Amino acid sequence: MSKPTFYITTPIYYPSATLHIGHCYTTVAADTMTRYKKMRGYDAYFLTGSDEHGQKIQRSAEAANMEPLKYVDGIIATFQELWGKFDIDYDDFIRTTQPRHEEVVQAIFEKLQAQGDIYLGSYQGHYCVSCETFFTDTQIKDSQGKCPDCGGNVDLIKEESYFFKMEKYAQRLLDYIDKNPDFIQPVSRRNEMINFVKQGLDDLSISRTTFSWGIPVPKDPKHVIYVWLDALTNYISALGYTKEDDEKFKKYWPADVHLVGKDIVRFHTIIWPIMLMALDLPLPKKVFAHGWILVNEGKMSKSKGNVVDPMVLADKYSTDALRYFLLREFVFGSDGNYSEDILISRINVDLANDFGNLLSRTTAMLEKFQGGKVLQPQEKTEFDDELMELFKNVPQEMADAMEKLEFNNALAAIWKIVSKANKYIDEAAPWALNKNGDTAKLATVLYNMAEALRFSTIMLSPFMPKTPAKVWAQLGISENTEIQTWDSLEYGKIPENTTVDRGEPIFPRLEVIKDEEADAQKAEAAKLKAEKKAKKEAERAAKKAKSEGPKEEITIEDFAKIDLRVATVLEAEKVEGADKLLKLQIKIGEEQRQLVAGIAQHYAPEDLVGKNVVVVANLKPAKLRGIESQGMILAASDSENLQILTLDTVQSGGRVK
RNA sequence: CGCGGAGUGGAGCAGCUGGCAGCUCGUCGGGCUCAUAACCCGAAGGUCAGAGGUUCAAAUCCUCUCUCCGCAACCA
Repeated sequence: MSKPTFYITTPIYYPSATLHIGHCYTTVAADTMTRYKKMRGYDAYFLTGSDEHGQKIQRSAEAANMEPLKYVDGIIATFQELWGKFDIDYDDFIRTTQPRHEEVVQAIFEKLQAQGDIYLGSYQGHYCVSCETFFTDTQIKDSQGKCPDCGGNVDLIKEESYFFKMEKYAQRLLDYIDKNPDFIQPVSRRNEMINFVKQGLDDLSISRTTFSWGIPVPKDPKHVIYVWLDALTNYISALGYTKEDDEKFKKYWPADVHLVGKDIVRFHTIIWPIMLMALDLPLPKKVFAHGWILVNEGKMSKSKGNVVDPMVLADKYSTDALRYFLLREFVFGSDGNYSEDILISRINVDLANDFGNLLSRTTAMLEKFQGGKVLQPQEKTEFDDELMELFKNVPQEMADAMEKLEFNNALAAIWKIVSKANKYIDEAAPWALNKNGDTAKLATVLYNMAEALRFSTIMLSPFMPKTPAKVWAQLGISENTEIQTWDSLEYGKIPENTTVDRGEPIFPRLEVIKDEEADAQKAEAAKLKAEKKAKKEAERAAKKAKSEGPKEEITIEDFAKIDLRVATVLEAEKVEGADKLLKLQIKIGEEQRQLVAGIAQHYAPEDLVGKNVVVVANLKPAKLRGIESQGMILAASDSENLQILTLDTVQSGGRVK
């Protein structure tokens, strides 16, 4: 009686910018999967939504002189308008500003705090407002003090913060990943995540005092709960977790699939599962990381000005065609290249030439040769068997691909029938049968063509919500809903007395972008590629010059800034899990310090103890592999050897200049 | 040697439990006339990144090298 359930989610999107084609990709995939599951008899539930808190929204709202919520309301309306255009039929749209969500987040915070998984500490880091992300010193250094993601400015922030104890659950998570090979897909992401967890997890900062647009920490409202605990929780708050009415939660959790972009896999496969473990809840069955849609081989970004706006595309092309394109062109787990001529060519070749034209040919011949009537099959032709074989096998093939979220393969399977039908027409040549008066065979051939359309249209319906109705109308079976279902995928269902109604082409051919325009686009792409390569080479050359070549001239004052001292090595030991690092305890005069040196491949720890070495004493401390290093030991190296500078007579604390 | 992915006709990709190198697009030639200048057939085009090895047989397995990409990061 009760149907099997299927719960699928997209990430909740951040309303600081308009959505681009990548968001559309994820959401169309989730919608298609949901429609497919519903067609297969599942009680499928599809959640999407918006992540509305955070400093960036607060600032944007201030800039617009609006209440944050009012500001966000306007943007969310555009989200929902977009999903409407693309026929995204979500079952729920959660907004993190809704009380139903905020209450759950606070309840979870209190629970985790009560069981000792949350403590108060302080946090320091470089923070990029637009990416809502903290970066380490190393990351910032590599990108010359700018945000490594967006290139914008970062702020150095130190603040009191609540922390969530992640490491406590790390081993349990590793065990879970190990026992559930399908949990993280594709596999390459899985391996990345295993490595990441094995390197040890820092406690997670989960609150902020630097802005106020967020869910207040219970009993300490100067803190707001930071993105992780807030946003990720949407997947269960939408179902009513912790509420009196938690029927949906009981029914649908754990989720069958969280669809995520590859950029947020870590949050969904490490932080989120650990949160769930702490809450003693089952983990999602699968987190699937799809690839990015690249434009000119690069990530879409505002600064590059190459963002593809789905709203614009939706006004220009049919959304069914766009949905088809997104799921047919790209391999779901890998990155893919987008350009408008790839889109047009895909639509023309598959939808206009193959599928749409098949419908035109079929209805045209039925009208010309049989007065519009679909007659029951009579005499078989020698070409029928191969087509029958496909009717029998393709639905299963498509179903298998869908289970693996291989949308492109599912569509390729459907196209086996479409292509075969076009070929079948050529082989069986109905116009010749008509000319020769072979009406028995003609009836069969035309019937089979109609069946090919019926089969492919049923299987396509999750991908293209608007198209089936058009096909049914032209085939004259709009009223026969019982032969439009997955269960009707058996040969011979089209009833007698069906009358087709030839209409306009359902997918008209599109004008190919003009040659000059296409050439310009290609030239642009080639230029970008060349620039990227040149830049990379320049970077490499600069790096090399920096390490080998002579350096810029400096003044004696510059040099005087460096406090070089003699230090005695008291203790030395290898850093666990690192090939090159030694952890040293040294004494500069009377002051004892710890430092980390990348010399393990050249010196055994015991060789160093007791030696007098030279260190940079006023170097800003840094963490290497999580270990604090308060200074740097001097060493000389060439391509093969590395030798530290040692002294015999000058004692610890002595100045070097 | 950090972990992982990838290198296959002009482009984009599949094949990788070893058995004649395949698909889509493009190019060239032909067919058909039902159809949306569409559809069908055929051809050209590849030393499967390079070197070595295992094998009767290697794109596929093993070793090494080069290049690109993702993640990570230990030059303090």
